[in-house]
Amino acid sequence: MPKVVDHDERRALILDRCFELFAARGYGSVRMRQVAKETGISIGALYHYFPDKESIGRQLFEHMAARIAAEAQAELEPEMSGEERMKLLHAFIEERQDDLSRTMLLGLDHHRLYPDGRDATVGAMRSFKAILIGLMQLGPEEGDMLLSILCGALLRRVLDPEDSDLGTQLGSFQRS
Amino acid sequence: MPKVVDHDERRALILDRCFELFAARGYGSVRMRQVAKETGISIGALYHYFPDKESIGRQLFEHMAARIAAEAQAELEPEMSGEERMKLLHAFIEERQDDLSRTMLLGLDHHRLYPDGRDATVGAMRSFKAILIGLMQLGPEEGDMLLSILCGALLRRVLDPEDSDLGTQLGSFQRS
Amino acid sequence: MPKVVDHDERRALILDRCFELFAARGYGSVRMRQVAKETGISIGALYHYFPDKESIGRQLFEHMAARIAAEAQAELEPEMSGEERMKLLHAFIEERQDDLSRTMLLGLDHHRLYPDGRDATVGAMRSFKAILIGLMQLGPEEGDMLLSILCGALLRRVLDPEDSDLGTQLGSFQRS
Amino acid sequence: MPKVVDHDERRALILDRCFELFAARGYGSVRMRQVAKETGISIGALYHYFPDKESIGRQLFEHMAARIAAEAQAELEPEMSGEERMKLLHAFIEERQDDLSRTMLLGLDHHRLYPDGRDATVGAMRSFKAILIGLMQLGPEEGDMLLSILCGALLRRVLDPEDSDLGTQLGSFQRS
DNA sequence: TATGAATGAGGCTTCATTCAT
DNA sequence: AATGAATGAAGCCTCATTCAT
Repeated sequence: MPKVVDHDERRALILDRCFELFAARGYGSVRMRQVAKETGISIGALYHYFPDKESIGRQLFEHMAARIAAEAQAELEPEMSGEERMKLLHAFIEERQDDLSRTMLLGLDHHRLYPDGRDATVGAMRSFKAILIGLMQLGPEEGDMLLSILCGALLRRVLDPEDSDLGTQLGSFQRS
Repeated sequence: MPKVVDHDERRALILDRCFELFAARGYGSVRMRQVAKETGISIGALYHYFPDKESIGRQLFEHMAARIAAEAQAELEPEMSGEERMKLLHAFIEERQDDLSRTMLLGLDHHRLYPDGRDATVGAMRSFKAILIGLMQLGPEEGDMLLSILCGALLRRVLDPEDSDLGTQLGSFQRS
Repeated sequence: MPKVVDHDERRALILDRCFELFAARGYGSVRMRQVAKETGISIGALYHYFPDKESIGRQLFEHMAARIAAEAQAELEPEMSGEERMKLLHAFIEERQDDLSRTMLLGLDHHRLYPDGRDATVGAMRSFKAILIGLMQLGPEEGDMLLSILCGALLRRVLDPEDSDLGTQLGSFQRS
Repeated sequence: MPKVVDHDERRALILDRCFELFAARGYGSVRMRQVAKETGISIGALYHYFPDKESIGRQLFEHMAARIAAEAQAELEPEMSGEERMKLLHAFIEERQDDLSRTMLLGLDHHRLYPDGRDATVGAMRSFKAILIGLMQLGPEEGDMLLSILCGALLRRVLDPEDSDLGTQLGSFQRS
C-alpha cells in the first residue's frame, strides 16, 4: 500500500508554507526551486499537487484571503459596545498585520498577472468591506473610508514601516 | 557636452514609455523584448542607456516618483483658502489617478526586489506626506490619515475599480 | 520453483500487453505510466519483472519475433503442393498483418537504440528468410526477393494503408 | 546593422545537418543538446528557426522526402531504352541508399508521432511510386511490386546490412 | 508482493545579455 | 550609435526510478 495522503490538505499546507516567499519576492521572481526548499517538498512532488507554477500563484491569494475572511467572521462577534468592537478590530488587525500586508501584495500580483481571475480580488475586497461594515455598524461611506484607511495603512507599513502606525490611524478614524 | 544631455533625455524618454508596461505586468514578468517593442527602441540600443534590466526597474520608480513630486510642488500652490486647496488637490489627484496607482505598484516592486534601495520608497512616501501637510496645513496625525486614505483609495482602485471613488473619499476626509 | 515459472509467465503477459503501445508510439515516446495503465500493472510492480524501461524495450522485440517464428514453424507445414503452400503462407501473413508490421517497427527501434543487440534483428530476419525458403522451396535469390517484398509490403501498409494490398503483391510474386 | 540571414535557407541547412542524427536515434531519443552540437548552432539560435523540437521532427521528413523527389525528377530522364532506364534507377538508388533508408525511418517516426500529418507520408509514397511507374513505364501492379521491393530492400539493409544487396534484388525484379 | 507518492536528474524552452555587422 | 541574431545559463516541468507503507 502506498503512502496515503489527503491531496487537499497537502495543497493547503504547501500554500501556507510558501505564502511568505511569494509575498516577499513577487510571483514573477519566485523560483520553483525556492518553493521546494521553502516547503520542504521536492520539486517533483509539488507537481503532484499543482499542475504548474501559475496554479500556485493563483490559488495562493484565494487561499489566504479565504482564510483571513474566515478568521474574521469567527472572531469578530458584534455583540458588544461600539468601543469594544473597535478594540476587537484593532487587536485582530494588529495581530495579523503581516498576513494582511502580504495578502494585499499577493492580491496585487494576482490582479496584474491573472486578468481573467480579477473577480477573486474584487470578491475579497468586498467581503472585507462587508465584514467591517457589519462589525462596526457603519454607513457605506464610512465603510469605504475605513477600508481605504486600512488598506492605505497596510500599504504604507510596507513601504515605510517606521512612519506608519496602524493603531494611531484607526484611532484617528474613530475620533472623526 | 551635448551627448550627455541627449543621453539623459533619451533615458527619461525610455522610462516614460515603459512605465505602463512595468506597472501592468510587474517587474519580474516584463521581458526586454517587450520593453524594446513598447519603447520603439531596439534591444541593443536599450543597453546603451541602461546597463541591465534591473537598472530600468530601479530608475523607473525613482523617475516617476520624482516627476510627480515635481509636478505637485509646481501645481499645488498653497496661496488660497482651505476649501480651494482641497479642490486643487482633488483635481491634481483625479487627473493623475492612473499614474499614481502605477507608481504605487512600481514602488511595491521596488521595495520587494531591491531591498538595498528601500530609502527610495521611504523618501517618496515622506515627500508626498510633506507636500500634503504643507498644502493642507495639517497636523501630523491628520497628514498621516490623509496619506493613508489616498494610498488606500488608489490601491482599492486597482483591485476593485468599480467600488472605489477617490472623490467621495477625499470628501469624507474633508468633512471629518 | 513455481515462482520462477510464474515470473516468466507474468513477464510474457506484460510484454504482450504493451506490444501495441510500443509499436504505436516508438520506444522513446512511451512512458512508464502508460505501460502501467496499458498492462493494468502498477508502476512499482513493473520493476519486479523488469529492471528498467530499456529492458522492456529490448525484450519486447525478441519476445514477439520469437513468438511469430514459433507460430510460423508450427503452422507452415511444407507437406503440400506449391500452390497450397503459397495459400498457406498468404493466409498466415494476412492473419498477422498487424503483428508483423508492429514487430517490424519494434525491430527498427531495437536496431536504432540498442546497437549492441543488433544480432537480435539480424537473427530474426534470417530466421524468417529461412522459413520462407524452407516452406516455398526457393533458391536464395528468390528467397531474398520474397522477403523483401514481404517487408516492403508491410512497411507500405504502415505508411500508406490504402495503397498497399499484401495479397496482390504476393500474387505478383508468385506469377513471376 | 545586424547580421542578415535568410531564415528559410538556414532552416534547410539545419535540417540537412540533423538528418542523420534523427534517423539514427529516432525522434524521441534525440536531445536538443545533440541537435545543437550536430548542427553547430547554439540551442538558443535553434529556436529562432523552429518554434520547438517537434517542429524540427515534422519538417525533417518532409524536407528530405521533397529533396529526394526533386532529385529523382531531375535525374531520372526517361528518354532511353528500358535497360538503360533500369541502370539509371539502379545507380540513382545505390548512390542514395543511406539517404533513402534514413528518410524511410523518419517517415515511420513521422507516421507514429504526428498522426495529424499522415498525409505527408502517404504523399511521399505515392510520389515515389509515380516516379517509378513513369520512369520504368510499368503497369500499376508492377509499380506496386517494384516499390515494395525497394522499400523492403532498404528496410532489410537497415536491419541486416550484410544480407541484403539492393542491386541483386533490382536485378531479380527486372528478370521477372 | 504490490502500490503510487516522492525524488531529482535532465529534458525542453526562455530570455537577459553580447557582439558582429 | 543602432540592430537583432546568437549565446548559454537557468527556468519550468517530466518522468524513470526508488521506497515507505
